[in-house]
Amino acid sequence: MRLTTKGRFAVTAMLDLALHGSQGPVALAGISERQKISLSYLEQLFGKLRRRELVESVRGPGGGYHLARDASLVSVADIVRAVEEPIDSTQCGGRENCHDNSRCMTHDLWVELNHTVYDFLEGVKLSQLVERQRSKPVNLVRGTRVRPHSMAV
Amino acid sequence: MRLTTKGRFAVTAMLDLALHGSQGPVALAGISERQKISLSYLEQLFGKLRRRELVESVRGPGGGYHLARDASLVSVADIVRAVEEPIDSTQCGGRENCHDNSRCMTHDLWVELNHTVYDFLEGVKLSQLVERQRSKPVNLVRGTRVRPHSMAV
DNA sequence: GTCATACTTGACTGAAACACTCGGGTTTGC
DNA sequence: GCAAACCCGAGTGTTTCAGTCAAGTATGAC
Repeated sequence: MRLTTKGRFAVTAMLDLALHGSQGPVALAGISERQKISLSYLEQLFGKLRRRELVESVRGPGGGYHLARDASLVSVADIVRAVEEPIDSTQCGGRENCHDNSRCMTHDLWVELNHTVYDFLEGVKLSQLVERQRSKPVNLVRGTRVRPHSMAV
Repeated sequence: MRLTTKGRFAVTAMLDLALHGSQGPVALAGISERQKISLSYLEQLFGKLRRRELVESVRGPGGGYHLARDASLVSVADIVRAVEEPIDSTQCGGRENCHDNSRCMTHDLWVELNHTVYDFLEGVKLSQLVERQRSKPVNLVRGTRVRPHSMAV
């Protein structure tokens, strides 16, 4: 399973949605501002999330998105899978490497790794992230390791 | 930890090395032929493996590579780390998303995922792969699920 | 009914990474 | 001194990423 900023943004956005969804639909503009994610990019992501039925949309003024089901029923794996391209992580079969015995050997290894990652992400529910987030005392500064170049832009 | 074909090729090549290393150094040309990996590409990979001291080289005719230590002391994580670029998988700090509380929240999640993957790969030793490989009855055909398009090329 | 809000869609793009290749080296056994 | 092998760095086509842009459509408020 591939993991890029797309997946990370999606999880962050979904978490924002879960945190602010108590009073009706949440507009993307708000998420964009709070999480500093480009609005256009969010639109792209939420298009996929909607098609995967993780969120539902309300159009028109006052509209926005809300979770399609309870946060306890949405795993991080669900979110990542919704927005990332489904990649055959083994790639056995797509190339002319992987032969005879050797083929199956490393193949099995990558399949197992895939399961490991998948199980981990499947086990983390959106509701848990919400809990963790809410229980945090405002903003204990642990982001001290931010590098110079990242501050510049 | 990123995982591309580079990492997969490296593991396959190291396994080939472990399997054929009993009678002196193994030439890349042999690995290239057996595993169908381009020789030039192998040279690139083995340059990194050598710099990370996972293999040692013997130059001149009859030369090649051999493992720098026992296969039981080399994990898949070692190999992957040697050839893949070390990526900050959280990417918190490299972007202007991830703020205040939200920042730490997803940040922790990705750090945990990283550990999960790392622990798994660290737990698999090259010697185990060799064992698995040797215990296989020649080539029990389990590659039946190869898709049409992959046969073409 | 018009207007602003907000979702919806698809095409487009610059930059980076990937997966190699190429052309030259150097070392060393024979 | 030849050829087998390692060594190394630059170059390159393709794909993906990350994000933008421009055009929609639906709908609540007035």
